[in-house]
Amino acid sequence: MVERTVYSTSARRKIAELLRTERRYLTAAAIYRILRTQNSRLALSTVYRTLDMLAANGIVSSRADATGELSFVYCRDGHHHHAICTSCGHVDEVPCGTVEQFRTALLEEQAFQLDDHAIEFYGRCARCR
Amino acid sequence: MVERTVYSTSARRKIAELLRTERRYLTAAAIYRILRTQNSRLALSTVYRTLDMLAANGIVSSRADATGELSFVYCRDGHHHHAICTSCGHVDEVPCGTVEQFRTALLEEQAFQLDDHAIEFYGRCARCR
DNA sequence: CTAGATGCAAACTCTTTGCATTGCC
DNA sequence: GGCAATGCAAAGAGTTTGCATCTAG
Repeated sequence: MVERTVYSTSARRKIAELLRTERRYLTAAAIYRILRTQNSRLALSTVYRTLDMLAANGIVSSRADATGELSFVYCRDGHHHHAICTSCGHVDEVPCGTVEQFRTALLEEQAFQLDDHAIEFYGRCARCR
Repeated sequence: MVERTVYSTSARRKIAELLRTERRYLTAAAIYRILRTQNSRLALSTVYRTLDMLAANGIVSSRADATGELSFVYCRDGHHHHAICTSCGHVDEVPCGTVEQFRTALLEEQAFQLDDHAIEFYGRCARCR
């Protein structure tokens, strides 16, 4: 089971718990700053190593912001997208149904009012098909 | 006019021309590596400063990859999304019509076969509305 | 000639790594 | 006790900045 290895130490449990509670994107530095108040000997490298491990186990997902700094958010397994609140940063998971249903589903199922979106498509262009 | 100030020097023209020709995401280091063969005194800082300036003028758009490294792509003005070829890296601009039409439009209008996509929604969550 | 752009080198920020020590089962 | 995780410090990678010099208009 994932639980055995992943949450084996106190530092790992604290970091995972923080992300599970916050439900918004946090940088390694932010996590370090918050948890350091409880454990003044926590090392930033432990935060990074734990985040890498959590990401490898599909427990958090990471993204780079416009400046390239990485952030991490708690995240269930499986393919889905993120609805990020521009006001509080809260991240809702959006199940990936058909593209057509996105906007409606967001509003009706999650009461999330879509203002803007960033989309990247991956596939084969005309020349490469 | 933008042209006067933006393309005033040889370095700026070379960098803009490269991006306009390539139509795929290039890092500052990649641009530097390519253009250095023509001008061995080009500085990496000039590449960065030019890219910042082109981005500020809406001539290129930038994104950070999974590791946080920044890349830049030539990009017309106006709201649109990117279709990135997983084979050659070519970037098609996708006009932002209704969400519902994306997949069909991609295939029919640009012969781009959609395999995967990354979407981020921005707006107000239920608590913040 | 003058303002702005460039080259170069140093500084910064974020992230990763090496290694001795500590903590968990 | 033994293996894995941690703390600390140092090294890397990518990006930015300061400043003297050069360039375009």
